[in-house]
This record gives sequence, C-alpha cells and structure tokens, in this order.
Amino acid sequence: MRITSLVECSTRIMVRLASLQPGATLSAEKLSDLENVSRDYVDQILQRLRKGGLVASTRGAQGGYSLAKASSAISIGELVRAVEGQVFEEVCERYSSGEHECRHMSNCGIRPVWLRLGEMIEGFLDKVTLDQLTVPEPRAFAATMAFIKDFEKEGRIQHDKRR
Amino acid sequence: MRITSLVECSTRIMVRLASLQPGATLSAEKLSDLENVSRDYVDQILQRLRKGGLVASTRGAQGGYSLAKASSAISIGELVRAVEGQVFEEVCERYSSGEHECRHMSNCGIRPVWLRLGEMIEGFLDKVTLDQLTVPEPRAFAATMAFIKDFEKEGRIQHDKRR
DNA sequence: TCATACTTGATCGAATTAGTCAGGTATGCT
DNA sequence: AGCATACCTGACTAATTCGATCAAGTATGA
Repeated sequence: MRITSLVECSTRIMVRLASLQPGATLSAEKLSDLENVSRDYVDQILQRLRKGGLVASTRGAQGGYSLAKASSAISIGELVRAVEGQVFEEVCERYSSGEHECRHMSNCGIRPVWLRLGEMIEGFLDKVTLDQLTVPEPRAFAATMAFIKDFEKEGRIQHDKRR
Repeated sequence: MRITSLVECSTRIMVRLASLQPGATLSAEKLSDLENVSRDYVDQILQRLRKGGLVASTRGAQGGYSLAKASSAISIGELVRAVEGQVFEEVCERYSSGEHECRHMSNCGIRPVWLRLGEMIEGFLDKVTLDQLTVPEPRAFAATMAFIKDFEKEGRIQHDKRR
C-alpha cells in the first residue's frame, strides 16, 4: 500500500496554490518549474483538479490557476478522489464482477476488516485539509490529532527538518 | 490504494488454518481446493507465511500446515508483512533514492501526513488478529468497531474479551 | 491577430502484480 | 529400502497499472 506519484505531485501543486495571496494565480508553466514536474504532467493534473472542482483557472495571457475554494475547505481525500477517482478500492468490488461471485461468503469475517480499513483511511484523509499543510508551525494536524488522538501519546507532529 | 489479491488470498488461507482443531493440519492441496486458488500459488503463499513464522508445516505423507501460534497472536499486519514485505511504503523513501534528493524540503507540511497515514494503517492491521476473522460477521464487525472505539478513546486494545 | 495559456485524449515504456512452471528435497508408510 | 505424498525454491511470464509523454487542438487578453 502506498501513495502514488500522482497523488504526491498533485498534493505539492495544491500546496503551492494554497500558499498564494488571495487573487493571485500561478501558471501551469510556473508550477512545472517550481515543483520540477514536466509541463505536460502538470497540465494533466491541473485538468483533473479542475474537473473535481478544486482549482479555478483564468485563461489567456497572464492567466493561471488558483484554488477554487478556501484551503481549509479542501481535504486530501477530495484531492485523491479528484486525481485518482477513489481513495481505497474495496476488495469485494475488485475480485467479484459479472459472472464471478464474491469469494466472501455470508458469515465472512474478512470483509468487515477491509471495509473498516477503507473507512479509516478515507476518514483520515478527509479530515486533513490543505491549510494544515501550508503552515510551518506544529499547530497543523489539530483536526487529525483529534481524529486519532491517543494513538501515540508522546506528543505532536514534528515537521520535517531533514537536510 | 487497495488490498492486493495476494493479501486477500493469504488472509483466506490463514483464516482456514485458524479454523482447524488443535493438532489438525491442512495440506496445500486441500487449501487450494477449499479456496479455489491454484496449487502453485498456494504453495508460494504458504512458503512466505512459513518464512514469516506464521505457519508451521509437517512434512511427509499425511503432512500439512497449521498456524505456528495462537490465532489471537497473529495480526493481519504481520500477515501482510510476511507476504508483501511491508504494509505501507513511505513516499519519501520511494521518490528519493541515491542521487535524488527528497522533494520534501525542510519545514515540509506534506510528509507528516503520509507518515501518520502509514502509522495508522499499520496500527490498525497490527491490532486485528486472526481469531477476530474466524467468527461470524456480526461478531467480527463488533470486534473491529471495538478497535476503532478503543483507538479513538484510549489508544489501546482489549484483547481478552469474553465470549 | 498573435502569443500565451489552457484543454483533450491517445499513446507508450517501465514497473508491478498475479500467477505459472520446472525441478527440486524431505518425510512417513509399507 | 522404495516410493508416493507433500513440501520447498526460484526463475519466468502475461496482464495490468503506473507514470508520464505527445500531438493537436481551443480560448483569452494585450
């Protein structure tokens, strides 16, 4: 299980947009340079984000992209759904289609685990909003910590300080 | 993000073994028939489970496989690590190797989210044990619900629930 | 009207997944 | 001992998904 390159790139692009002053925009070209992602790929990502209603675009010369709503109103879960279609694919959906019957029979003890796992992952990502990723202070993740409080008792999140 | 076929098959095989009477074994052939998974694939899975210390094997005619320890002592997290090597791959590990530098710079707000997500997924799967999957659905569901409840409220799990 | 910037969809190599295949080795039963 | 049963090992491969790239547009503002 992992975060794909697509989600990672999309997140970085969204964080860039979230750091803009109100009214400002960033062109796809600029985003490509800033994040070191090819122009074509940036275009594709922005397109999906726009269709998902997460970014707004201004066309023409001096045009560009900006967030479609407040960064506090955009969750990573939404972002993932916008670029990948879904956050977590259910096992039973995947392995039983058409002529095949779901291998999880009645009285199945396995299915609830995958369901619950999916709900948990989605619940987590839906509660992490973009504004939490743009601030350098440890105040980020307050909502996240509330969601999974006591999971780790030693304290708050340390932001990355490497290199 | 999804559960792979490998993990799904492995889980079903382990649940079969968990439902055996103490001392009993199931041959790879039998498991293959019961779960409708090819004999070769079952062999491969059982081999990985054995190397991970989750199943024990008895060789020779009338031999077979059984759990290496109590089903209450085997978690799905362990199972996943045994068959796939890891539960959740870190983004920074994947996208920054050798000559490439991690794109998550200092004061990165993104990395902690992926780290936390990974910890959560692993924490969840490490606490779901095989014995919780061998019972009819309502009880298994109750067990996973209990996990979430404990997870949110106390950060720890009750393993010795009365029947 | 033209440069800039966004839009769309097809394509494609690389990596991963999902399983197969071939050829062993160990054990228990007769 | 002989041999059938069953486990063990690792290489191999087809299918799918990932991670982009590419080509050919359309819309807008100066």
